[in-house]
Formats: sequence, structure tokens, C-alpha cells
Amino acid sequence: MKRSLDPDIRLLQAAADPTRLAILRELSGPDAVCACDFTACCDVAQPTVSHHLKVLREAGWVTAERRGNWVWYTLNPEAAARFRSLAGGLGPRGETGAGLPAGAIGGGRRPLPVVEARELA
Amino acid sequence: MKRSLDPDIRLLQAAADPTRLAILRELSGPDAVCACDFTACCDVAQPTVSHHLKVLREAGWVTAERRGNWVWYTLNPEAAARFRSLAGGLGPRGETGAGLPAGAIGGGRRPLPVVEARELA
DNA sequence: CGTCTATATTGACAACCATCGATACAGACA
DNA sequence: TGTCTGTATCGATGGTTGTCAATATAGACG
Repeated sequence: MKRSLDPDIRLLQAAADPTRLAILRELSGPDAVCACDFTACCDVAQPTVSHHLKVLREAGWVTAERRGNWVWYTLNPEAAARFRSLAGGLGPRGETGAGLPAGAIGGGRRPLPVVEARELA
Repeated sequence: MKRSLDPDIRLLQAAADPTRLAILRELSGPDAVCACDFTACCDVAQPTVSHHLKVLREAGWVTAERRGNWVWYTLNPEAAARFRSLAGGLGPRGETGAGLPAGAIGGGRRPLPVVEARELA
């Protein structure tokens, strides 16, 4: 792949896994969650949970804090907000105009697709 | 992987790719987009674009319609709505309570972590 | 019919990733 | 100090995925 430096892609790729989405949803609850609780909810071994938590951490989704032997994870509200904003930007944003391939408008770079291409709504 | 039957995961995985996110953003514009326009915006070969469009189609993100030789793609508004709803469900949802590992509350299944684990807000 | 254009499919390859066992690290406790 | 517990890292492995060249399919036009 392209090694994805785009933070939007990082956020999406981190959330696009069943185990990690379950973790994120668990963390959408009221308060912080102990890392030890994720092995139960996700049916995976402890190293796997640790790996997924690392991915979420590096994507900015969650932050970790030690308390004694346990590590408590909290969902980063700013990441959630960024994600909602990203999702909000994907819907349709109003209709404007005539239906022709975009390249055929300004430059006429392609060999003129001047056929019937109306009423595509 | 787990072959992901969860439609939420399907939606996320489909969007979590630079090329496909670019396609989705292109389709967030006013009207339908010709498949031939995606090869330009994404800097990938034609079979790759076709492959990504298939992934988006099977995830329910887009719908295709032939008009002569061209195929016009439109973003499925329902998919976008589902995605926004999914994103909205990820934020923090209010704070409730005392900080102890979730398993230590009801069943006491684990060996009693009864230490200092308060004020974690 | 044949040819041209646009799109989809096939096949192969390389890179990536989720998973887990084994092991290392960190803190609590005696 | 040593042991116990919870978490992170390492190493290996099997499956998935993004990519493109080659080919096939579909419609338009002579």
C-alpha cells in the first residue's frame, strides 16, 4: 500500500477491524476501560488485544494510563470528533448540473463523448 | 480474518483505503461521476479503479448505471447516512461511575483487583 | 459483420496484517 | 531480594489485499 500518512486514512483503517471496532464501542461507554477487560469481549488472545490497542493508540483513537498493574484506556474525544467530521463530509452535498464526464467539460481532453447522457438523476 | 459479515465493518473497510476514499469524496460532489474520471484523480491503472469500484459496490457505498459505453457511479445516500450514524455512535456518551475493571463488578470472575483505582477521570 | 472505446474480469505477485506462542518488562507485595 | 500479575514486544505464520498486464465483455458505429 501507500503507507498512508493521511490521518483520515489512519483513523479509518484503525477502526475498520472487527476487534478494534468492538474496543472502540466498549470505550464509547461512560468511563475508562481496563485493558484486561478487552480480552473477554473480543475473544482473542492477550497479545492480540495489546496489538490492536497499539494500533488504536498510534492512530490517535485512544490514550492509555497506568494505574498499578492495570492500564486504563480512554477514547480520545478529539479523534471521535474528527471521525464524525470525516463521515459528515461524505454525504451528497447538493445537485448542480448537466451530466457529462468531468474531463469533457473544461479541457475536452478525451474524444468527445457527445451522446445522450442527460437525465441521469 | 473473520470474513466480516458485519455491514458496519464492510462499510468501514471499504472506506479505509486512500484510493477508495478519494473516489467516495469525488462522489460526494453534486452529481454522478463517470468511471473514466477516476483513473485521473487517483493515479492508478484502470483495472485497479475497477477493482476498487467493485469493492465499494459490494459494500453498498455506490451504485452503477450504464449509459452507452460509460458507467456512471453515484454515492448511495443511505450508505452515507449509515456511516454517519456509525460515526456518531463512537463518541463518549456521558460519564457514570466508579472506576474498577468491569469484570470485577458483577461476577467477580477475576482475582479481585481491589486496590486503589478511584478518581480516574 | 468488424472495429473502436470503456469497463470488468482473470491471474499472478508482493506487501501487508491479524493472530498467537514465547518471552520480556513493569509494578505490587512479601 | 524474589514471586506474582498484568501488559507489551518479538518472531513466525497463514490469510488478505492492492496492484497491474493480459484478456474478456459490452455497447456504439460503420
